[in-house]
Amino acid sequence: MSEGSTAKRVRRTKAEQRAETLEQILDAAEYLFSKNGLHGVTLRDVAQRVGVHTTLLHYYFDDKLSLFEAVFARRAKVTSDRRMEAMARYEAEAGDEPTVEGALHVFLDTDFDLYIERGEPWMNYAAFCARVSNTPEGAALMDEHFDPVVLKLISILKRALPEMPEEDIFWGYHFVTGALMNTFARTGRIDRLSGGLCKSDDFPAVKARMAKFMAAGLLALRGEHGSTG
Amino acid sequence: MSEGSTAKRVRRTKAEQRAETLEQILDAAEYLFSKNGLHGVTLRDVAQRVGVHTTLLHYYFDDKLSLFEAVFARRAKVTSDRRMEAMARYEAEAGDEPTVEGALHVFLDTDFDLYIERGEPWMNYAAFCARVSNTPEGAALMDEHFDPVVLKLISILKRALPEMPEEDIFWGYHFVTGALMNTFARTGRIDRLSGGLCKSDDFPAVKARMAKFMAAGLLALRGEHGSTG
DNA sequence: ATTATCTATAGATCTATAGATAATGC
DNA sequence: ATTATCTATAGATCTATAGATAATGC
Repeated sequence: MSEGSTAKRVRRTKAEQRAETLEQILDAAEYLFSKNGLHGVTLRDVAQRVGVHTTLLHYYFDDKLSLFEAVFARRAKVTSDRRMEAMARYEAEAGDEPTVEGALHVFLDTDFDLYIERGEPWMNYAAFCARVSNTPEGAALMDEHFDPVVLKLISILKRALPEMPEEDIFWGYHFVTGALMNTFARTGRIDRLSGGLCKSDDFPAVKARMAKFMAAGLLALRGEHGSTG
Repeated sequence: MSEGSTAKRVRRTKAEQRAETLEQILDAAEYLFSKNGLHGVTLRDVAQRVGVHTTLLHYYFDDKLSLFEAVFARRAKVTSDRRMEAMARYEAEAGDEPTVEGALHVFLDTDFDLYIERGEPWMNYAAFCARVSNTPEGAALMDEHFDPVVLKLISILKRALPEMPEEDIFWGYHFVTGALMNTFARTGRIDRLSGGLCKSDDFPAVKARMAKFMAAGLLALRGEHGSTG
């Protein structure tokens, strides 16, 4: 009884202990922030979820916002780098003739695979990003971490659509990212609307449809569409 | 000086006063909630913006969540009814042959026109909805107020796409609403990404592109797309 | 000797309620 | 006489800091 929780306490080095605690804190914060946003989560909530005292969060992070930013930053580089590399490979393969659908498949599917393969923690990160993207405190973070990968996609799309006005390509991306964030958010609304036919958690189903859908949408913007904008 | 603010105080009836104060409170709350979400706004913030004492909010509303729900409900019926009627008219006109693009034009453009015509307060409501749609406390509100109008759209789309599996239509709607909410949110991200070429506030530009884009996307889902989902 | 974690607590807010005051209503 | 608004305040949190204790490091 008095040794109930010693199973794991096989004596860790300080570096290990630090890394482990940090990861637990970030996981808990990621989960809670993804559900309730920056202001909907207290440091106490996070600490309780980890099973640690609130003040420990101040030992590892300056303040609440720093924790929030650290959650964002932890996985941002992984997803960004993966997509950057995948798009570079695609560009090499496609040579002078990249296609809209090809570019979107690489951009979207590479990311979906990440979440599908690695499961809940990464799905939570996706949900976290969806919330952040909607938020004043998140705007700068999105710009900072994801501008390069987005602009890379845009540059391939431009080559695939040389005659299309740039605005149209940007608006197309605006639709793509909106749909993507709505997927990441996993609100459950599509489950209820469809009577269970579709499930918010079913990223494979979205992956199977999204690139084709968005490519067709972008291509449809060719030709006139009023003079507005 | 001592009568500085009497210009408007032309003696109002209590009902008028009540209505006016209520509207000011809802406007202020709508604006603030749209920016910072339920938890990112205090009753004090709202009261200060109106220029009234915090406790007055408790006189008009049970608690903070009631105020939040009242903000949602105030304009929900207007946008829902407008779209319902527009879709009914479209169905009457189109008879046996509604089109995907026609249905989406009615659903989307009718709403965009509302925000474009009536300006900032309604644009704030749209931003408020975008935030709510992403939020646990908002899920039930979205269902309650917007299920009928969405299911109406879905039913027209089904008639326009009789051979398409229902899931595909629901996933198509999922993309549409994601893009729509991203527009409503007006985060400014597309402005920065595009170097000012596109503007988050430019609903006419989105209106000019969105229905065509989404219709093409939906139509592209016809035919095989793997067996996933 | 250093680092990780906890105890104690200050100071600021926040929501909400009770009850007083100042308007309009008849 | 009723309704709208404000004053005063309770009680609960919340963030953050200072300083104590309990581990690991050499």
